[in-house]
Amino acid sequence: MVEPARTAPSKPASLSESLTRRLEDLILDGTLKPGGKVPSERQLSERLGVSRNSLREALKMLRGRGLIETRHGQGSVVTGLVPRLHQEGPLMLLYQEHPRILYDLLEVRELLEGRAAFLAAERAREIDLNRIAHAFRALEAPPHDTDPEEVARCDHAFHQSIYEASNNPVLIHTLESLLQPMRQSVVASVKNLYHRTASKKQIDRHHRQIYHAIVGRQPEWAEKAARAHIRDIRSRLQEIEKEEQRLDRSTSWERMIGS
Amino acid sequence: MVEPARTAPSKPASLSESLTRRLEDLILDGTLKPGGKVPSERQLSERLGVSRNSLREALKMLRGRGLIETRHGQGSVVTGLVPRLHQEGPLMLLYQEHPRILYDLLEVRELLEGRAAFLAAERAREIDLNRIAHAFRALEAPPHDTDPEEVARCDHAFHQSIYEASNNPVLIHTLESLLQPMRQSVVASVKNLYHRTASKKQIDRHHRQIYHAIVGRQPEWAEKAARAHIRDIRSRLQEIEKEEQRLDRSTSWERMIGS
DNA sequence: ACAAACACACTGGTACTACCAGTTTACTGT
DNA sequence: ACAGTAAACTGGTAGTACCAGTGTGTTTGT
Repeated sequence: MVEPARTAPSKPASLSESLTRRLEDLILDGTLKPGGKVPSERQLSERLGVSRNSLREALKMLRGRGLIETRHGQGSVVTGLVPRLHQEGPLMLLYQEHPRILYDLLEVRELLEGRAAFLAAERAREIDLNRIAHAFRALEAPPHDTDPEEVARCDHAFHQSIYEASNNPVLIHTLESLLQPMRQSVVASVKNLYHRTASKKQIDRHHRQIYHAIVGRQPEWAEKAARAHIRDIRSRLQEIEKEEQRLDRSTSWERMIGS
Repeated sequence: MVEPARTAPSKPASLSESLTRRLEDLILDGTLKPGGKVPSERQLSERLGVSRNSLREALKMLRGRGLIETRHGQGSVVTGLVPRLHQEGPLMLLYQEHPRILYDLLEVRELLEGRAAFLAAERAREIDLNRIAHAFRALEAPPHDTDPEEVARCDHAFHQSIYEASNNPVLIHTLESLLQPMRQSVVASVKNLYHRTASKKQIDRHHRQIYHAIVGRQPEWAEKAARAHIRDIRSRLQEIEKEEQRLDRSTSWERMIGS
């Protein structure tokens, strides 16, 4: 049987949960300013009329979402709105602490996007090809004067137009559910890669290869090019990470996302 | 000056935090399966040797990240990395009316299971191999006297043990979210295939090939065999469907699922 | 007078107990 | 056989006591 609606609007919810929401609201409306200190647990719990236990659980929840940071003996501080971007999915939050799963993701992505390119080259309809062509032109058009953010968006749109042309709903839905939650980070990584002219040239080359293979109805080439593309990105990210680990101890992701 | 690292690699951290990581790992490596129930708090806290309090805080953190869902009086369940595809529906409902997307699914499955077999042959640990061997024996053991339902279950368990051995969380969760919602129907289809001795022999042959390739550490063979297996199933189903369409107008799926 | 050492008052972190509140299960009485 | 209830789960809150870092005073040694 179908279970009752999973997302009731305005749950009565548990106390710790409603506490979480109250604190979130306080952060959002500026009562608790980013960078500012959160009142101590004992203080808050008394003022809100709840046990320190429940209050702590609410704080843990906020901490899990990256809204506050806590240091033993000092207190908690509001981290600000930037982490709010990561709110989009479990994958996103998780891979900040387990960077390895980014490579696992790229491994799967190589498979799926490769196949998507193959299928696109094989069965794309005219309207699909038009969309791809449009996205491709947007990607190639302005070699300068565009902000990296926009370029990254176009990059994503290009890939999207391709796997949507595969006409395989399962494939589309799977890729969508994999990529969409991490869109922000993908944007960040692409932005990072585009900074390096060598990387950019190679990426553009791959994009061209994929595009022409698809419009030229060359499934095998398209798949090969798409897989090479993802593999290339994967190894470049790996390279960058190693590099940064050599320079300082912070991982590349912090600064990519941090800004 | 950049503020101190937000995600220091391997902090000694607090207990509840390390608990969070441990649980995350359990989810990532598939010990805690998406959709599966998390042991009760009292149980877990005792087994891990920590207070229920700390454990609860760890769970709250996971809950804040959307990795688990908790219901009063029932317990917690793992939600998975990938949003459960179509749990309430689109796919499941859709494909009853449009059987074609079953083939789309098998297309994606061929990719993913092929790669999973490859990775399993490459990086399976002993415990993984043991699980695979166990599932394989259960699948081969009794050539008769078992009901088709049970055989189908073993079949699924075998495939599951393989992709769980891939040690790629993204791959595992993707396949899980693809297959689990349709498990009923897959069971039905396999049950159907097993009725035909010719099909059964070929399927068993494929299973053996996959198994030996994995335990023999032959990634390429494993992938080839796994893909051939899915492809074979796909074509056989297609065959059956055509057959039944010739016999009467009702598609095979209605009766398979209908029961 | 200066600086190191200490004591104390914070902060969050863990533990344990007791109890409340939903769910499920199993037993009971009709 | 069935309905109804009691008990045994489940998670949720509360409260206390104590441990462990952190900062800030005061005291103490030179």
